[in-house]
Amino acid sequence: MKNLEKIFKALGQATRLKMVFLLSEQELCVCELEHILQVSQSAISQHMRILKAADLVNEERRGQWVFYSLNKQVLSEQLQDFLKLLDMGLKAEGRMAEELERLQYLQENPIVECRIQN
Amino acid sequence: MKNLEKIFKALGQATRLKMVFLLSEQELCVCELEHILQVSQSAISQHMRILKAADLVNEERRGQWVFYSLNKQVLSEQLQDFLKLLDMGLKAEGRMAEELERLQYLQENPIVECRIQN
DNA sequence: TTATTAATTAAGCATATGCTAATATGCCCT
DNA sequence: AGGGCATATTAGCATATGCTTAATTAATAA
Repeated sequence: MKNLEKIFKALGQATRLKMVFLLSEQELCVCELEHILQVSQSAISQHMRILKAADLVNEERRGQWVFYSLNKQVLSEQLQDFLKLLDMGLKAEGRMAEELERLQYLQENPIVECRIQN
Repeated sequence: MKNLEKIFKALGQATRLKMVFLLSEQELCVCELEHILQVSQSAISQHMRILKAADLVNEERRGQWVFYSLNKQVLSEQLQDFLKLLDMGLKAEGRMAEELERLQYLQENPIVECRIQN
């Protein structure tokens, strides 16, 4: 889930989401993205670091230029898996053990009226 | 895309992502979420406002309690559509007209050496 | 080697975010 | 009406984020 969070966080920002759409068309180098998105080359680098950390893009240096391409495979798989996870029940999501426990406790011992009255 | 951004932003935060997983199991009221997630009731309310704004959850008042449920349909559709959009090319994403224009300009007038040399 | 260009990293700043405590609102029951 | 919960909203604060400019690092070419 830490992984999913990273992915969603990466996608949940206007500039980066645009980058993903742009890279879905074709690979682009930093200077091109800079020109298209109208932000500093430094900003591009920083966003790319985040997208890379989420494994959403690949980086390839070609001479002095660094070209980025979209990892469409990973993106697609992760989102599909997320949807599947949602259908499989909480036990499938290991990183929520604590919360699952508390949920189960509530199921057995309804904390308050909210469950009793209905 | 504004929409997608809102959705990804909503999902890209640990507490809210947990909420989504929890609600995928069953609907829950604020006081239950408070207990499960161990944050203040105010925090729950605020997060729910964001999830609601992204249309990811539905809210139903039952007496003094408000129950939230996951809008799995919407979530699933939006993510699928996003993946489809990525395959359809930029023209499909209307909100990127400006960037598309600049991309096309670059395609015709390679800005610098990066395209000429390779 | 030095100069030039591209990209990354660091520093700094303004704004956004996530949370809590305090207050207000809404719903139910006397 | 008035008291008692559950939830929402507000205010305030500490931290995170997105950006810029400045300083480094990397690669190429003279």
